[in-house]
Amino acid sequence: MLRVMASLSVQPRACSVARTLELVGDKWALLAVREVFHGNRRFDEMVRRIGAPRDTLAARLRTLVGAGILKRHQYSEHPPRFEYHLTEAGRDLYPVILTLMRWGDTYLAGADGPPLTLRHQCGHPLTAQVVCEACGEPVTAGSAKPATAAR
Amino acid sequence: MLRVMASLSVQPRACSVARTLELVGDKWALLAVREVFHGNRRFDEMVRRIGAPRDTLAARLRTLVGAGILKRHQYSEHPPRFEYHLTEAGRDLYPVILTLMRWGDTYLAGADGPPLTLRHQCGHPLTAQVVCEACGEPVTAGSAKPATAAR
DNA sequence: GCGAGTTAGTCTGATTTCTGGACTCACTGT
DNA sequence: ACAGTGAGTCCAGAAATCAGACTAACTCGC
Repeated sequence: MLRVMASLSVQPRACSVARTLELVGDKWALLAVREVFHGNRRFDEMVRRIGAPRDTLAARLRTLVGAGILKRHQYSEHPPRFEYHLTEAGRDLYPVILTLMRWGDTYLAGADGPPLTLRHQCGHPLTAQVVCEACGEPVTAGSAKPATAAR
Repeated sequence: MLRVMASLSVQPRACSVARTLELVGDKWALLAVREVFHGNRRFDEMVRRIGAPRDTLAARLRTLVGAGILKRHQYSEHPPRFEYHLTEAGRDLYPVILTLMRWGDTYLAGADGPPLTLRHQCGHPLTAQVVCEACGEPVTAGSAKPATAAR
């Protein structure tokens, strides 16, 4: 009788990457966060700088606020007006933005170099590097492995 | 007559983050890359581990191959069969995956902790940290500013 | 006090994309 | 001979995206 199913097995991986992408795995979502890092906190300004459809951006901002990445703050009573600010969780997305930026700088920059350079407070132009917090060494594709494997 | 337009101005920012997201700013694309990092290079296995619709995954893999992030390699002649391997550009997405993973580990892990721990070759569990390549200091939201500002 | 501008959205209807499931085709293994 | 694997494609309905027009509540300059 029950010869149905049997294959399939292996449900999708529980994975922090997947969970995170569920929230910000979308061009407009991450660009909205980028804009707030750039100090543009208002809807219209974001629409202009990002180039997203107003509709879509409004939806994304709702998601981001719901996820606790941004908070919506009223700065004017009477014509009610709002700004979006980063929460701590939002600020912690900075590394994600920086690694994406570095990849684009490396592989997608045109002849005249990256469109934007950041300067770190140490005085040097910022090149974002991912290191192991414990030993300080850069992490490359082959230098990390699943711990304890399956279970 | 031409009272149309006038506002609008400010075209969307040229930005490495935006360009990169144009390629991988999609849940399934990045999860496909994650799977290849996990060593799963074949279509069916990816479908199972990612949980993506076969159609969508097929489309994403085409994009990724076209973008030079993956390459498609035939491992069987007769029933023609293919595997996806990372190019150098693909391997350089590892930092992006790691920062997304760290964010999810921090903000989305359930009671029993992150679903997957990596061990760095130094022996410690890996916690990915983004530092300034020049000075080695961690980069936080406020510690970097646009260089030379506008123009 | 009037028209123009600003701000934060919402509404609209026409695409476009996504989705799960069935299907194909060429094998292999039992 | 029959089930299974692997890499997709095909389908039709559901959902999301898009550009642009619209709204509503002001403020500003003249």
